[in-house]
Amino acid sequence: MAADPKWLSPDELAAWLSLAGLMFKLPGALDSQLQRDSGLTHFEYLVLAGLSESEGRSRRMSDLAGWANGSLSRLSHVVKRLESRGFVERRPAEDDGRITVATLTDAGFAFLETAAPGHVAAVREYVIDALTPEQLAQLRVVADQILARVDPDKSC
Amino acid sequence: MAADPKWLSPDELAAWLSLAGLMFKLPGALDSQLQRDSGLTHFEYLVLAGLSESEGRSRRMSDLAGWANGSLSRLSHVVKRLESRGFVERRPAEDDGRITVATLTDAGFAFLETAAPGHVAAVREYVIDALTPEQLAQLRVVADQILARVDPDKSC
DNA sequence: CCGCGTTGCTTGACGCTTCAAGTGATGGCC
DNA sequence: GGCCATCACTTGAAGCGTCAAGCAACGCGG
Repeated sequence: MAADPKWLSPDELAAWLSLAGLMFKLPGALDSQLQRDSGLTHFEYLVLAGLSESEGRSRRMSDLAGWANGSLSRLSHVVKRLESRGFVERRPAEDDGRITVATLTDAGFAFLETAAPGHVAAVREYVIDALTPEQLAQLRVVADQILARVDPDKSC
Repeated sequence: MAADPKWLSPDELAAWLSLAGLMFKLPGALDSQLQRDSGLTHFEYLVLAGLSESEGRSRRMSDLAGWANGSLSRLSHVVKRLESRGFVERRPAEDDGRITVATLTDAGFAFLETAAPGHVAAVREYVIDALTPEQLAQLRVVADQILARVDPDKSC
């Protein structure tokens, strides 16, 4: 499109800076809320939420890691912490000993139910309520297009 | 607007999940590129870039922290690292001893010039080229609106 | 069946960010 | 002029994420 691929036009730069600001601040804001109200990381929340929506409240590690947009290593650490808090259990799959299946415990589910409303309210306040439904739809399209570039495999 | 403030509609949820995925993956992708090609954090890059665009390649700490969307503490640590690498210098302001002014050295400027093309190319590839100019404009508006909610003070 | 490469996950070390406490410099108040 | 609250920044400790190895379990070729 535009001239020199080496630099950004003023419009491009401004848009990028806005997005960069968003990427810096929004995660922090959401993490703060979850941390203060529930002692959970955003990623930990996603893991619990992912399990709660799965069949048998269980899911294999790789699958869960992909769903939550995190590395397997990260998930392993996080699940270990959640396990020590009694929110999750791990055990090898019956048909393949290499696979580990994580399961949400009753305590974990109960805990998630106490954490969810506050988190949802924060998402609503920061994101949903800031935009018109039309903008929200635009945002989704835009985010998906960028995601497809960043992580081609995960385009589903 | 819609019904129960306690939960999200399917459309809202989908949009949110797309945005969440973006927030998780894009920073990591950009950090990776900068780290591998230049040994810089995205935040470190922003700090150097912010200084390079300032008058006299200098800026006071608080100002720089706000510009780069980071905490003062974070900036202090980062500037210390950059200083030990010889890219930045610090000294107290003449008229107010509390204020610290950071200055980009020639070495820092030269280093930034080697790092910039790769980073800009990554931003272009992941974000700019993924969108139409119209979408880019929408993204800017949307990001600014959300930012205004997350960080009311910073709305300039 | 027996290696041997592959898959799936775990672990440890290191680095960066955050949080809370600490250090000076400044300006207002008496 | 001296005291105290405040401002601007720095520091240290604790926690989380990433990277690079490591460790079993599986399954294919012979």
